[in-house]
Amino acid sequence: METAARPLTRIQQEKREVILEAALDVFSASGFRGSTIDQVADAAGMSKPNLLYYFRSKEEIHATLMERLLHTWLAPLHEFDDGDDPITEIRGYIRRKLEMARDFPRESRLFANEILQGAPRIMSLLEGELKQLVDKKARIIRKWMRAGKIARTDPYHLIFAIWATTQHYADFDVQVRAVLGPDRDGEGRFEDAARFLEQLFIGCLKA
Amino acid sequence: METAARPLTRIQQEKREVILEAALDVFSASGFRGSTIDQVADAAGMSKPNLLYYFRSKEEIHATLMERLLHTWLAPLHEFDDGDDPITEIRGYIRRKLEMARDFPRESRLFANEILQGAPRIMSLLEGELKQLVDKKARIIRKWMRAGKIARTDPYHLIFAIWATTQHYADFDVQVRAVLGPDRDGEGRFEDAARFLEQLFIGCLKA
DNA sequence: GCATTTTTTGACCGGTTGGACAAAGGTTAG
DNA sequence: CTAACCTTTGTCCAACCGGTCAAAAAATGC
Repeated sequence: METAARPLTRIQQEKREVILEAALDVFSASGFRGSTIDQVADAAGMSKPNLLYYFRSKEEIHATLMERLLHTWLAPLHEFDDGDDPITEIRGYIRRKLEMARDFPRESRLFANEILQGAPRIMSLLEGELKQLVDKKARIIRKWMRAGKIARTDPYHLIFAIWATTQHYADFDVQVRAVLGPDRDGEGRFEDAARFLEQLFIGCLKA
Repeated sequence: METAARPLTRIQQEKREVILEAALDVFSASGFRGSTIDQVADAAGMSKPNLLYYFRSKEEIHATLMERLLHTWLAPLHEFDDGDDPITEIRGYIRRKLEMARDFPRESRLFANEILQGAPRIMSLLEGELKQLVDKKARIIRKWMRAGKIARTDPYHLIFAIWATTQHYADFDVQVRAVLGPDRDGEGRFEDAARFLEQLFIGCLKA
């Protein structure tokens, strides 16, 4: 039914990487609907038909991008696990998420764009894999609370708050920079944010 | 140089309202580039040329929408003022912001879309009006800290955290609902969020 | 060298989109 | 009734966009 799937050549893999990198740039800046194949092709340094030789359609580029994104995006939450010290564990999770906002802002914005549009392409993943993962972590957090290791609160909304505050520095970057002003520009804002968020979450959970 | 600007008739004002309401629906769901004038016209119950009789262009609809949006969007922060009890003041601000996320999710998403795209149309407002407003409020918060009424922390990142956590329930609504699952669906999540956020912010600031 | 396969490109196509326009239909004032 | 104005619509257009295709160019295998 299908032509024998011969493995990708070295050059094919490389070109696909170049295209995905360019597409991440363009899609994260203008959204999927707001971007054109020509823009991606330009950014990738090739012609439109050439790009379409490596990916069958614009949709396929986006799908490939989303698949990779989700893998790396959930990694920090996977690492979050039942350790000796809950405070250390939560602090580590916040730090990792904030580092991702700093180092992978394009991925964060691409994800935010998808959710904002109602997450049509990844809804099943949100309701399945993501929900189950969060459920598992929420159970760990509840155990810590019952053991009296941290203050009692809603674990789901705690996770939402960590997501919201950390991703804010990637998704709303222009606003953050505009409000902080030119004098407080530079990468220092991420260290300030790290200090603040630690105080906010840990200070609240220790009580 | 310009034709005498005669006042809008009653019917013109009403139709413009209908169009803006429809455009808010469409733009907030699909983004500006992802929406078409036809979609807006359909949602407004009129033909495309008729819509373009009331607004010169798609761009003008969006600009009008953004102008209004920003006015209502900054209202809660304007209310936030130097009162007797800092805790009451901050709690009130969080509550108002969360109510806006609940009652005006379309406005929140439209704003988020604009910021995500780099805020090309409102950059000057962010660097001017918004920055000055936040600077003023940050000074108030610092005064409270110096007076020992609340714990010391970075007032700017405190405001960012309040924005991020509250708007998250509008902008990432589908994700929140997917993770909470069908059993915890309904409007109850806003009350849970209110309780959690109060505990998070107030609990941290009282220390 | 030559044959075969892979890569690249220019030209093209059908559908969509923002917008123009003139004509038709309504409304209001005298 | 009629003249002036306001509102609505059908039609059209030029630009754009995703995608095809055949043919040229380059790489590869022998």
